[in-house]
Amino acid sequence: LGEESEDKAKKRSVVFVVGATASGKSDLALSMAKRHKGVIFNCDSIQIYSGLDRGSAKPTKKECLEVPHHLLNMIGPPNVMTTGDYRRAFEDEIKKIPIDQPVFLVGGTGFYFQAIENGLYPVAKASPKMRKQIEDELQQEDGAIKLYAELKKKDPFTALKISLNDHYRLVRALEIIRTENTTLTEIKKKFATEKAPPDFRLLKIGVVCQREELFVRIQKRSELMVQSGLRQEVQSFLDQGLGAWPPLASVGYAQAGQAIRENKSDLWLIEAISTGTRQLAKKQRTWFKRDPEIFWVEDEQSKLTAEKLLATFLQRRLDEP
RNA sequence: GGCCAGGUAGCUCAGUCGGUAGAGCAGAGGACUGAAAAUCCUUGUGUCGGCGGUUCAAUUCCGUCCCUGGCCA
Repeated sequence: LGEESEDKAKKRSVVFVVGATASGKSDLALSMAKRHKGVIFNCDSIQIYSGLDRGSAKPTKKECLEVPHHLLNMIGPPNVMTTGDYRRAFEDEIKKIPIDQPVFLVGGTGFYFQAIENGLYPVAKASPKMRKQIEDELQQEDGAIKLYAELKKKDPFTALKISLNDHYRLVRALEIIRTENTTLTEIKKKFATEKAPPDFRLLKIGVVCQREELFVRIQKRSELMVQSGLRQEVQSFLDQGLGAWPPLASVGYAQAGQAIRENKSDLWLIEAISTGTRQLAKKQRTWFKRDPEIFWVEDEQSKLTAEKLLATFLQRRLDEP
């Protein structure tokens, strides 16, 4: 038992600050990190990339000077960071932080938070070769139907869960079957019994912004993106032949690309980005809603409660033997 | 003023050879284990521009009026 509490004492404190895009979570995290001498780790799947600046609402230089920011601008085109890469990067990076210093993990990418909290299935890295082959098969006549039939035969449970039209998941499920010689269902089952709990103490705070208020903020942010030269940023990727770089399919970049291709006005572009961002915010809300451990900050009152929660959470760590 | 084309869901439009209508987008809800700001699933009643006529029945045919765009004066 003594050994156990010693282990406990060695655990670091991590605070998740989650929420929809433009809800104000960065501001909250910044003030919390400042007050408790913490650092901020990015948990946003686009801010991970260097080169994506005008459309990704990255923290400003000033903010980075106030509190150290990590996991920003990690790789650039034509590379792609997977969720697994992200988790590994997180683990490497957090080792460099003194164990007593709180880490605030801030962002809107639910899948990344999940990967950090629960880990990922123990699967070998994606095989680009096999994936390419399956994608080629998909393009053939009745490709999706045939691949879906294969999945249904080899992993009926997963087939039941995903749609014939969800090509992305269909390809991935088959990639695992063909390269790992097992199924997602088997991996999942095994993982459920073997997974290790995170080796840090965890507090989850969520930021909510009133719908109308959020829409106004999104509108303003969209205008700012276009005015600050989002088109030019995208154009330079196109000029370098990087039009197919996957992150360019994200909200803001996708619309800017379309605006360039179809010669749309700035007004059109701002509206399109606003709409896309509202849809993103909605999906993020849906993702985080299902996690009952999140303490939601929605007004001044709950903000104060969150501050108290945080103080207690961080204090308790220091009190431990 | 004359001629032509339109007026159908919040938007763009399809359709009904007369039996009160449906797609895409937007909106709403949901799923999510290595591209996740991605990908996918569910969800469609609206005086079918107004008024009158013909008809068992009109959003559909006829008349008339209003509105929008184009051409001609």
